[in-house]
Amino acid sequence: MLKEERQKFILDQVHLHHRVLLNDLSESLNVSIDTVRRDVKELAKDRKLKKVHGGATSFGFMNFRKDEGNVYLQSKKIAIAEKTVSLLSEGQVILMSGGTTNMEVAKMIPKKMALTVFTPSLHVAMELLELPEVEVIFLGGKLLHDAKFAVGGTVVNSLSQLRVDLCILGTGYLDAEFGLTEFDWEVIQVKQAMIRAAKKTVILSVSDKLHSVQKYKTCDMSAVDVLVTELDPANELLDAFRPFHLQLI
Amino acid sequence: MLKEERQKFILDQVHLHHRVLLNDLSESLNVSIDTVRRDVKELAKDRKLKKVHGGATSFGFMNFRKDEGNVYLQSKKIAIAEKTVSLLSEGQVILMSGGTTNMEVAKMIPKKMALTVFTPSLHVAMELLELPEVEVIFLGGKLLHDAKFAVGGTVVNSLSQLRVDLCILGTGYLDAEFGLTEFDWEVIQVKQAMIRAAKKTVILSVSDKLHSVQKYKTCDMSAVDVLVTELDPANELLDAFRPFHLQLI
DNA sequence: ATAATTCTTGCATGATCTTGCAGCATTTGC
DNA sequence: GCAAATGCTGCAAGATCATGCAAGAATTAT
Repeated sequence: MLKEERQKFILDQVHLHHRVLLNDLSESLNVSIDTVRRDVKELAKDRKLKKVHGGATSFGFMNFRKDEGNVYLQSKKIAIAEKTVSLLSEGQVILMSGGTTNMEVAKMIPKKMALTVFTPSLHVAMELLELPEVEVIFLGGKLLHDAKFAVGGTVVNSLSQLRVDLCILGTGYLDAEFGLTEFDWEVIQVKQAMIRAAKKTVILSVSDKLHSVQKYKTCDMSAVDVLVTELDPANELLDAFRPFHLQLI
Repeated sequence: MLKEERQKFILDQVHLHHRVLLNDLSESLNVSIDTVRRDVKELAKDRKLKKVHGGATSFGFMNFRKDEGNVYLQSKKIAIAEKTVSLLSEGQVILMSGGTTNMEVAKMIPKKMALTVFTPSLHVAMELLELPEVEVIFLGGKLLHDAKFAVGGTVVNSLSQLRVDLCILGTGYLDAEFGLTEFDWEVIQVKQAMIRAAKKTVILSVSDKLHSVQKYKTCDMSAVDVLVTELDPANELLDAFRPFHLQLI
């Protein structure tokens, strides 16, 4: 692996997670910690990231607000949100999961568009309430502290009584072979119920999360109808997903 | 965990709660109190927060939240919230309605107190999720755009399956003769269901709202067990409520 | 093609940073 | 004023960092 690739990987990680540990980098790159240290030092000299004891952070890490995200990722998410909104049409009844990408979608829905949206995400609900023509129905249940997301039997139960047009799932980990995966067992129960409740399933994913796998599986790729990324649909990174009967935008 | 992450966490807490205790930080971060002390000292040197004996505060703690309207009213609400929190005890299951006063209550609940709280208010749920020991269950339903409050049959139905220790109702209009009133029909359905679901009903009201009446009636004063105002319980403004079997604090 | 040079990488060493603890000073609440 | 809580300092163990060095890879000069 070239030095350049390594440094790009390091930068990507920093942009994605806002902070990295030298040890983790050393392990995932299969190089000594010294090499990583030197790379980070170099990147820090070029002001590409900020070096701290034991790792590195993105600039503005301290002022970083959860709801703002960083510019690098943010632009990708906005691109995804724009494409996603184009899938919506007046009067539809849809389901939206949580995650920052879905929040962007909510922000980007036209002010005059009438929709009915069910969601188990506090943040998404909050955004949707800014739109006067959108009827927002919260799928109540036990809330997860970190994700601000309702899970549990109540949510799944409510979902089992629905049959909606569209289900928009954000922030999952995606892999052509293993399908859609998550790291939280309770969340996948809800997402599975969401998929069951909808005629059509749309997955939003920034390209960083393609080809990454987590512990628990939400569904196969075959259950997905549309995959939205920030990439051009012709991009080679998406080749692995072409064998499935899904729309790439 | 990186030092930067710790310091960011501390700053976030300070911004959120306007004051933190070193002990709480030490516990939630799983580091010694000395480390927290050093971090706070460092942040204080950078003028990111203000260090005080036993903890830290945000700058301008005294005049905080001028942007959220009336400081005068705010201080009353904080006084009410303090009294209300004293009614709570470990392990209780409670209901909380919406409103800014209830948000203050949520902010003032001790970090270590374990509670289970049901609420139909997005804002209150949001605040409660900052408390690690509080289990938050959102009562899902159609959300009102302005109040960010869930109403409708789903909410009432969920409530009919509950029997909790305490119900805390904020922002109502109160009159000794006409009882508790509201201006929104859907909201009173929910509040009535909340009262029915609880063994004990607590009403929070700033004194400005005493002796004012709105269109729809939630309940009689006789249904109220505790009335919390910012006033001294002996204040003559409360005389009208003394004939009822309720606790004034 | 071969040799010299430069670059890169991993390892060893000692320096520096971080963190928790113990002992004593200071502040706070009663 | 007293007891308890909080704060400060120095110290020690462990982690992290900087530096020099050597072996191998890539590049350049001859």
